[in-house]
Amino acid sequence: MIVTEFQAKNQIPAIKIQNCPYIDIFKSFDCGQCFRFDPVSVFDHKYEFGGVAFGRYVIFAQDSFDQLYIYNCTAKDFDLIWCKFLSLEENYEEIDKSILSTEKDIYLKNAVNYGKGIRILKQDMWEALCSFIISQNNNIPRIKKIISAMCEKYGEKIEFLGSFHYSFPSANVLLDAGVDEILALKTGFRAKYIIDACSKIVNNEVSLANIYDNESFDFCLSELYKIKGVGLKVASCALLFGFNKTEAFPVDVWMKRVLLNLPSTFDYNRLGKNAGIAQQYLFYYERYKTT
DNA sequence: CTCCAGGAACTCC
DNA sequence: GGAGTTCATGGA
Repeated sequence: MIVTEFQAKNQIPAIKIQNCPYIDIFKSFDCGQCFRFDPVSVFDHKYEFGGVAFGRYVIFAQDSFDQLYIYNCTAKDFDLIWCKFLSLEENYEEIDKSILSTEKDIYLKNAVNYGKGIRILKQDMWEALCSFIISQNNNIPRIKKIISAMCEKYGEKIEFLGSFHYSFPSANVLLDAGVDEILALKTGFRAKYIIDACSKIVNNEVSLANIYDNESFDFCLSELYKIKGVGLKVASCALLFGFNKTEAFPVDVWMKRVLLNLPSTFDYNRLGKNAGIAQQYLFYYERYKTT
């Protein structure tokens, strides 16, 4: 992995990463794990995805599989934030091999091959939790719309090349806004769940940091279950995408269809820490293979 | 009109 | 402890 700094147009700091290991930006941001990045065409690449994470606006871009560009980013930012965010320190080539040697099933093999290059993004824990509370009984375009409106109204404004982007609002800010204002974002019955989550986090009845640091998956689940509107599926998504608990295996309506295509002997627990990564391949394959 | 969406709480038995 | 119902909203 060779990181080179350069200046893009309008003095935007950028880096180019050569010999970049096994990442597909398009799939990683298209697979439904993250609701805050969208395709853009600011620079001259085949694929560009721009969005806000950890209070910063960035654009990830690729022309081919083995190199990666990051705009509005220095080499130091990469080391401190984006390398981890993109899970580039993990060896996904080995993970894929391990998945396929553990569960020898043709459907899973096809899914892994189809999703090759997806990386589980290490998102902010509060953003992941709040986003997946909003996700329940909802579809991805509308989830993105609600989160976008929430950020625009309550997040902090971030300027980039003359346009404005917004950070994900803190639990504190959303709690102060109150349930009626959260409801006004068209969150429906989820408004009271969001407020409950904010309240328990602000009052330290639920400590996200403790969940992040705890190795026991059952402990993490039971902590998140304290929040109204958080069940097994929402908790699993939050833990997988926001707390680096890659043994989580979220099952939604799409994954129920996937499980019908897998042999009855399939047991995700055998995949251990790779279960969540396999799940994302299966979800992506099921959801997008027809479209 | 009905059905569905990265579900969970609630209400019955 | 499982099965069925309800909860908001908008697109197909």
